[in-house]
Amino acid sequence: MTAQRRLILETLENTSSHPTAEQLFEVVRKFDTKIHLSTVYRTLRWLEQEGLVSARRFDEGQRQERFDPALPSEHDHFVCKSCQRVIEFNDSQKQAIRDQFEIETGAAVETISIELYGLCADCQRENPDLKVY
Amino acid sequence: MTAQRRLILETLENTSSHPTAEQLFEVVRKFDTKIHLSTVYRTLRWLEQEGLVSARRFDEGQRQERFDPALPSEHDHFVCKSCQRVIEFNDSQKQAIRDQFEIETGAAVETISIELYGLCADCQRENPDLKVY
DNA sequence: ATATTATTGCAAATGATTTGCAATAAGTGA
DNA sequence: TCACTTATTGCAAATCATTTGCAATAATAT
Repeated sequence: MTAQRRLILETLENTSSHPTAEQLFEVVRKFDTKIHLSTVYRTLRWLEQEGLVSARRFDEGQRQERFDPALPSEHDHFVCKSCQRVIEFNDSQKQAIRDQFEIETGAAVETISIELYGLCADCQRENPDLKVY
Repeated sequence: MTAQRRLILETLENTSSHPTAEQLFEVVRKFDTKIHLSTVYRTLRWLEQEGLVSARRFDEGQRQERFDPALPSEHDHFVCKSCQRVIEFNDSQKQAIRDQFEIETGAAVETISIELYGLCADCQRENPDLKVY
């Protein structure tokens, strides 16, 4: 465990925004000016393998992956189309959705992901006539 | 509307697998040996803008986008982790999920996407001890 | 402390997708 | 139908996100 890895993990843990590798890099380089983007990527992949970080791509027109300290259990995401903020939540009907699909199709479902897209309360307030679609 | 565009759209409509641009290209080039991958991409983006095609990226470790003729209404996807097949379905609780989230957070939800990952019935049958996770 | 191993910084490679541009094909009006 | 204007194509090169090879450096074990 090196200084760089510690810095990256700690920074990610103190960030609630599901940053991209590049956004995370911009933050950590303030504390370690020599650090390289590839170290950020490498560390994120390593943390991902260790199960400490999860990576996902949302349907928001950005193509970069976004990283987040892995929560112990599966959870769902809301992505604000204006500020790109991510709100995590936990929908209670996931088990029912899975069961129903398995019964109807015979598939074995292993993971289930629910993503909502829209405008968060703050963005609606700041800009009342903003419409994203 | 050119021959290439017609060919690409028709091929996509006759494909149920949510192909990547490259997979689609491999099919259409059998009918038009001169066609170029960039034409496929350009046509897909144009069809997307026209609302005839939708593009999405699933969390399956592939980074290519997958394209599909846009259905009239929002629907959900199951992705088989073994054969990559996509099964579309329509979950009836989406409205409830949306309502509950909006009430809890004040956000305005515009779209909702449910993705399931696992093994389809065929892949389970063909390879009974396959485990993806 | 020294040897062994792992990790870094950097540059260059890769893979997916996009773009500029000259050549070609479509659509348009006389 | 023919010349003309505009849109689309094929190709090559550019771009963007991410990964990789490698020599230099730092961590760990002996």
